[in-house]
Amino acid sequence: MAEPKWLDARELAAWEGYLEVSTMLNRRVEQQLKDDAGLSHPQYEVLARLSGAPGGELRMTELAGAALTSKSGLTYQVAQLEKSGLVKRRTCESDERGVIATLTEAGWRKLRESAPGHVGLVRELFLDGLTGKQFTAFAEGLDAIRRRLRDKD
Amino acid sequence: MAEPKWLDARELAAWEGYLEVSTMLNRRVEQQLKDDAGLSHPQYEVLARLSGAPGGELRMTELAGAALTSKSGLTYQVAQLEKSGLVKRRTCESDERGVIATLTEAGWRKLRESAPGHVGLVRELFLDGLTGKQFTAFAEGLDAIRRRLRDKD
DNA sequence: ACGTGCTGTTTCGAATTTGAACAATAAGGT
DNA sequence: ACCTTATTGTTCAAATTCGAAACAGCACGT
Repeated sequence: MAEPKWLDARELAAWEGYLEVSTMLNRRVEQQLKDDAGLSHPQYEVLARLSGAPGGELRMTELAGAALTSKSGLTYQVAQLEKSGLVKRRTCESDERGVIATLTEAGWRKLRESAPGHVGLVRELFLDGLTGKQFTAFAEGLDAIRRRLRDKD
Repeated sequence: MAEPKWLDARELAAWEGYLEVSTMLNRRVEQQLKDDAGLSHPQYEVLARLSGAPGGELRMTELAGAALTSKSGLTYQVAQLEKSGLVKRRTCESDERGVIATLTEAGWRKLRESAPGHVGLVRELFLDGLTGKQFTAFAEGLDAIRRRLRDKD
């Protein structure tokens, strides 16, 4: 089967649609977080992930895993969070190389304060835009693409 | 109807899935273009959009429309493209404020050379990951979200 | 103990991104 | 004509991004 060199109209529309949605969604989320909580999206993600981990702490590598930024970008953002007092860093006892980031009390508070607004926006722009059936199908598509991205790594 | 403050597991998985897919896809595309064509993704998009316009030219505003970057970002990228000789700029005759970007011969060539590789990757990571049915559903979801983004502007 | 290589994290510089402020032109009302 | 407002595009400084190199600690075979 031939792999055509170009995208047909349907394919092109889907790809451009994806690009537009992705760009706009990111812009909006970024802006809402900045305005309402003074956080960048990567920063919020770090806080959220930490909050889901036992003790509110994780190693850098685990944070980097599904992160919105590169390794060095993560270092930068965590440094910013530390400056703001939302996160503390200490070296890992069992592995001197490792660094563990922990949510501070202020970090927990900030997350509690900012989560509702963020979640509200995600609902408004993403989840509520889809009917139940659409949501299921869309989530399935995302999953298929995610698997493929991991395969072709 | 209550708007819950938090996302349930399904919703969270979908949103995080979207974030991961979006991040990874962008990374890969960016890298492929850089490696194979020496272009950033926004730069490629500019070339592609110009190539689809009559005469291979468009005004900045039209380029900015669905662009992957802000207004000032577009200025920057077009300036880069001009430095590389892939695009020319001239002021618009009918509106002295306006600037029209035109694909140069080298621009057309660069696009012809780099499109197959780019399209191949988009296929590999995005389109081919979905069955026909999934593709249709996914595209429909994208459209729904896009409409919503425009509504709530 | 030693060397060699691997892993985890930060540092560095260069490129890019952003919004806000600006300059220039256009458009519309009075 | 005149004044006010809107639109276009660029410039600026500051923040953020990335990858590559540096660095330090671990793990292993010898």
